[in-house]
Amino acid sequence: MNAKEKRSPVPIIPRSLDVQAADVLRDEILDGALAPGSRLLEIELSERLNLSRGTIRSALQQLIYEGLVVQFPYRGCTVVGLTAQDAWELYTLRNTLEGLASRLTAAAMTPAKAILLETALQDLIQVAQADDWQAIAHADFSLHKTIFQLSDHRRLQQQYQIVEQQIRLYIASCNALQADRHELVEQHIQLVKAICSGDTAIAEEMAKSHNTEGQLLIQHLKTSEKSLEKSSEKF
Amino acid sequence: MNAKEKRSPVPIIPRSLDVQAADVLRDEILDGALAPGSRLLEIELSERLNLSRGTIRSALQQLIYEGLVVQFPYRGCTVVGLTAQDAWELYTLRNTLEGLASRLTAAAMTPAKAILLETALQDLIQVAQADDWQAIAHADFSLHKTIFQLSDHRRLQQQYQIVEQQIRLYIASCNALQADRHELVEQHIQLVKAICSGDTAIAEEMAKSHNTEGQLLIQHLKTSEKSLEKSSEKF
DNA sequence: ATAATGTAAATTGTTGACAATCTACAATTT
DNA sequence: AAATTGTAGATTGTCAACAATTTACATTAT
Repeated sequence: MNAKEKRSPVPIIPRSLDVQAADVLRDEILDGALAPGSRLLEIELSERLNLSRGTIRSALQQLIYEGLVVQFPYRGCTVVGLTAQDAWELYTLRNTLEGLASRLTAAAMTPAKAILLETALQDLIQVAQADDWQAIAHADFSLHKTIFQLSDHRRLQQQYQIVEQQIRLYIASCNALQADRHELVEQHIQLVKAICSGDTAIAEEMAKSHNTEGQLLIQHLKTSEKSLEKSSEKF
Repeated sequence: MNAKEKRSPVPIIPRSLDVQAADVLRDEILDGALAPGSRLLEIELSERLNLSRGTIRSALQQLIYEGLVVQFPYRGCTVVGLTAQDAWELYTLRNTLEGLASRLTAAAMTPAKAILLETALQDLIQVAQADDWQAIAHADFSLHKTIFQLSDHRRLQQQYQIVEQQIRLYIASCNALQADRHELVEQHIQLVKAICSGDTAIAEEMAKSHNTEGQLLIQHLKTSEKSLEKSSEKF
């Protein structure tokens, strides 16, 4: 070992078991392997992952804070079932956060950042030529994530991460993927252009009014017809 | 017992011990009883609160997610020490979130909501006549919280709650309370007026550009002079 | 003396066992 | 028969002991 390198260049994963368990469960929830409403038995999970119940418990707590799991005292945990109201909350929140991220990124623009954005945009354009919605969604999320990363705002990134996960879960559970690919691509082109040009006001406005209108209209219809159901008594 | 009442009117506190422990520690952190940088020994806390280490551990995890405590693997937890960069993140995030909350509240205005806002505003005006900054800050936070509650957006409220706590911690640790009481009151009057009149665009803009300029200038000065220090190597 | 090495104490990470609570179903009462 | 009560099983909440890792300090080598 050379003493000159104070820390190993690759910081090695100090991920404790509970974090790893949370990662596994998170993936399973977002993959749909654990469907919304599924009961999450601590004993069952601990046997399946070969971990103690305490460790599983800690993992579940993380997912509760991420909004992917809901807990009822002495009754256990289930995968969250997102309603149309939840979808409305998620999209309004995301657009607002993305408005800030777009403004900040536009305000501190550099050529290097512009390249990253352009690359992500080209990926989306490329993928959007085919009809693979899974791939389109991936490229879409990837571009959005890039914008947030470039904003250099730790809390904003964290917050978006949580919102994005829930949106992905909602999309997966409702098959609610918007229709017009051309419109989608066009909006993203305009957004990236505004950000790269450093125009903070337009960039923010573009992000805030981003897409989602199509989705939102659908959601609102569902909301009005489902407004009578009680969700808290369900369990 | 009468069978007609399906649930007890007062839902009784189902607060488990770890949640209660988190509440106690949160209060102590925000009170300043546990100063930023303080080491949080699990054994010490478990003896002081008469709880097991596992329960304390769960409480600490909550506070980590709230951003009040930071954890280093196998090295323990400390109360977070917020930097000027953190303050910048908190204020930009808060203003953005409050912009959304103001817009939503303005968009769904009712006389009953207007009364709540006016009441909170009058409290602030009343308190601002004296020089008690503790009381002013309390009324200030109270008014902001009212706006978020009226927005009827669960995730937005949750998010604000976390941001507010960290701002309170920052203010307490830096004694960074702005100066001009008159300006403060005037801004809040205008904001409430815009919200109550249902003017969504102005309400949002008022909230986004809210105050904090004075604070931000101070913070930026600190940022530039402290930009050389490394904070992650500290521990 | 300085730097490297090795051990002991302290602290965190993990586990398995015990207590409290809920759910389902049978027994009892009106 | 319907509603209430009581008991058994399952599940979650809490605790105390064990294992892994870090830190501090003494020892040794250069």
